[in-house]
Amino acid sequence: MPQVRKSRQRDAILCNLQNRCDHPTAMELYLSVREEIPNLSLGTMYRNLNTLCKDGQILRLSDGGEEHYDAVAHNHAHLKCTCCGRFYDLPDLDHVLHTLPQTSAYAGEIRGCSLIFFGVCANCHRQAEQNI
Amino acid sequence: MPQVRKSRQRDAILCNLQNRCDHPTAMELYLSVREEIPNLSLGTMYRNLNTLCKDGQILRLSDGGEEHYDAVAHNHAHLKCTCCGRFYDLPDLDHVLHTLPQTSAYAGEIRGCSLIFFGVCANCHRQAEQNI
DNA sequence: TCAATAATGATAATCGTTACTGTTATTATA
DNA sequence: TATAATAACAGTAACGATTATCATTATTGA
Repeated sequence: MPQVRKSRQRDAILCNLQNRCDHPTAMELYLSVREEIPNLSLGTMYRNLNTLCKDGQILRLSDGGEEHYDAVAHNHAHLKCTCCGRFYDLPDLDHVLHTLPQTSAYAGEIRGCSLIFFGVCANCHRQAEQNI
Repeated sequence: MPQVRKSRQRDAILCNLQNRCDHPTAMELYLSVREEIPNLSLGTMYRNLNTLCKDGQILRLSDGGEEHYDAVAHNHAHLKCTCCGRFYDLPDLDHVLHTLPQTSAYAGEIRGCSLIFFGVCANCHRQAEQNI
């Protein structure tokens, strides 16, 4: 495994993501960080987003189109607008469960939800053990 | 809104997806349905997957790479293997909450989860009302 | 039967993401 | 502090899943 070095670009990307409340796409974040580092490369953005995800410092939100990124480390729920595609934080699940009826009222309807756990399945676990 | 007509291709796609237990990608489903309709076009696959999703007959699972599709209409949880990328059904959420510790034991760890509600946000709801 | 048009097959285009390459910056060591 | 090793970079080409286009075929209502 290669050493991980300090990088001004990665610091700027993480810092920018932490200082905003939305969940931007790679391009949105790229345009924003370029105000600080004008010659930042898009490849650098993607490379560091992957590094930060693997490192657990940021979260990747998949919605079928572009990926969205979230600097909050702990797991929490989101509302994805099926109309504009934006992600909204629903930070407290207890709160969500209590307010969903009202949310549903103003939003017309909750059309569905997706709950996905990430882990290692039995197949891969077995294979990994055999390859030790 | 255009009329929706009967189509042998769409019927075959939905039927194939309903008769399997995994959550295939568009390409996996395409290769399978082509055994029945050899000259099926990939564009037809994608067009009908979108139609079926909008119609609520199938579910689209996003995981950052390719999309996966699920013929089960009601919302339920999944385990996505972070190693091989496969999706596994966790059909009963009560069951999940009780067995997650054991699941965690055999799988090494649950690395995280993603809970996303889909609906219409306040912004879009307001705009839609104004454009009536 | 026939006109209107939705759906198709084939293929080109799109676009978010990844890979490649030569250069620059960081880090450990002398 | 100089220097060697190499991680990270900028710039750009390549990739691949998905969407759009278009001429043709199939469905449907009259």
